[in-house]
Amino acid sequence: MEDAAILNDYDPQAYDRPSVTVDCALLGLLADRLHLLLVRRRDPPFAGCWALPGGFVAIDEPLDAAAGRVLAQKVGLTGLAVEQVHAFGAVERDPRMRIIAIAYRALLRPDELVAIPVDADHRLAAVDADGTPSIDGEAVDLAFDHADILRVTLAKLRAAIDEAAFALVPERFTLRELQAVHEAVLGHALNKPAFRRRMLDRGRMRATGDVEERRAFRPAELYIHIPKG
Amino acid sequence: MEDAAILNDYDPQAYDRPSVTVDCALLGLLADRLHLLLVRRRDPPFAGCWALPGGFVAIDEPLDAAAGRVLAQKVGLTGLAVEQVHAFGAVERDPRMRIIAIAYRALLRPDELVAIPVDADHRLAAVDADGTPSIDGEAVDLAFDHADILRVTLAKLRAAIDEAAFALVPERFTLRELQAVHEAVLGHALNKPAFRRRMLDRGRMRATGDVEERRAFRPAELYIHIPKG
DNA sequence: AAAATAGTGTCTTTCAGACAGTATACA
DNA sequence: TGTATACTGTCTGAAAGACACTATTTT
Repeated sequence: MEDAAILNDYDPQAYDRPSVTVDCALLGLLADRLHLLLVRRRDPPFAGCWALPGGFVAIDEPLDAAAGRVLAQKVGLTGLAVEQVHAFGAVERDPRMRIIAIAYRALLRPDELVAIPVDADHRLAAVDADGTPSIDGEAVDLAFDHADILRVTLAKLRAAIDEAAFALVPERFTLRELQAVHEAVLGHALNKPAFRRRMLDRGRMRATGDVEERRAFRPAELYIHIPKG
Repeated sequence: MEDAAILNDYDPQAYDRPSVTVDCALLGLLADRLHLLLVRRRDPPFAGCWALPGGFVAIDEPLDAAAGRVLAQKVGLTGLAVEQVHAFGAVERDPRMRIIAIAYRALLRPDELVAIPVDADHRLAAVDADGTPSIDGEAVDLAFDHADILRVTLAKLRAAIDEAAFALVPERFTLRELQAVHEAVLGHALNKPAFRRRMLDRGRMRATGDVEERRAFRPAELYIHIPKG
C-alpha cells in the first residue's frame, strides 16, 4: 500500500486545478408539457448553440449558492430552491480547458415560468419523454455535454416526482393539475382514481375548501402542499 | 473570431480556482454488519483523526478514474466499480483552502473486504443504522465533513439497495446471505418469504443448481446475479 | 337540459407481512 | 432421531389498475 502521507504532503497549489462551474436545468410546465430554459451561446466554443445556463463557482461561494446566483443573474428569479443532480467531469467536456460541471436543477411554478423574459437568446424548450429539447417544434443539439446533463436530470426528477411535483404546480392546485405534472414528467398517462387515492392517503396535501374559479364546467377543489417535517 | 475582451470576462484563469478531491466510502459486510474503510490522518488538519480515503483530481483525469485510482493506491484493489454520490462544496469544509469534494462509493464482496490489509492507520469501522462509524466498539469522529458524506452515502445506498446488494455478496450466494446484506444496510429485519419471492420474481438472479458446502445443517442453494441489460 | 369535467364505488390483480408447515442436512 | 436451518403454502391486508358510475357547475 502506498504511503498515506502522500495526501498530506501534496501541495495542491503546486498543481493545476480544474475550473468548476454550476450548470442549471430550470424546469417547469407549460401547456401540460415539461419545458426547460435554454440560453444561446454568443461566443466559441459552441457559439450559437443552445446551452443550460451556467457559471463559474467563486472561490468563496458554496455550490448551492453558486447555482442560486447563476439563476438570479440569468433569469432574474432570486431565492429559488436548487437541488444538486450530479458532477460531470469528463476531461474533454469543454474544449478550452478542464472544467468540472456540477449540475443543478430548479423547479418553477407555471406563473413563475411565464414570467421569465424570453428573447432571441433565452427560450423555453419543450422536453419530450426521452429528454430531447425542442424549440419551435425543432429538436436542438445542446452545447458541451449538456444533453447528458439533461438526461441524468430528467431521470432523477422522475425518481423524485412524488415530492418534486409540488414545486411544479401553483401554490393552490387541483388534483387534475398535479396529475398533469406527474404525467408530463413521467412521460405516460396515470390512472385517475389510483392517483387521487395515493396522493390523498400520503398526507402531503390538504384541501383548502375552496374551488377553482372561472371554469367552463364543474370546478375542482383546491389543495395546498404540506411540506416535509 | 474570438473576441478577446469578451472572452476575458469569462476567463477562469483570471480567477481563483478551487481544488477538487474525490473522497471514497469503501463499504462491505463483515459478520453481518456494514463496515467502512477509514484511514488515520498523520498531519494537520485533523491529524490523528479517521477519515475517508481521498485524493486530488488530476487535471487530465476523469472523476470516476480519480476515484478508482485513489482506491487502487489506498487499498491495492484495482478495477473497482465506483459510483458517484454527491459533490460537497461548503466553503470552510477544509480549513486550509477551498476544496470541493466529490464523494464516491465502492462496494466490496466479503472475500475482498477481508483481504484489505489493516494496520494502525487503516481500519474497517462498523457503521450503525444511523451512520455512525465505530472502531473497536468506540464511535469515532471523522475529519472534515466526512460524517456528512457518510450519512448521504448511506442514505443513497439504502435507496439503491435492490441493485447494490448484489455487489456486497460473494459471486455465488444464498438467499440468506443476500437478505443479511439488505438487513445490514437498511438497519432493520425483513420478512423471509416476502424477501425470497420478491428477489426471485424480479428476475435478477438465477439458481446455479449447486448448494453450500460444509454447513452444519441443511445447506442452501447458491444463486448468481444477472447483471442489468 | 346538455356538456364537460370532478369525483366515487367497486371489482380484480398484485404484492408484502405473518405464520405455520414441510424438507433436508448433520450430529 | 433430534436439531437447526432451508424452503413453501396460504391467509390476510394494503394498494394499484380498470371502468363504470354519480355529482356539480356553466352555458
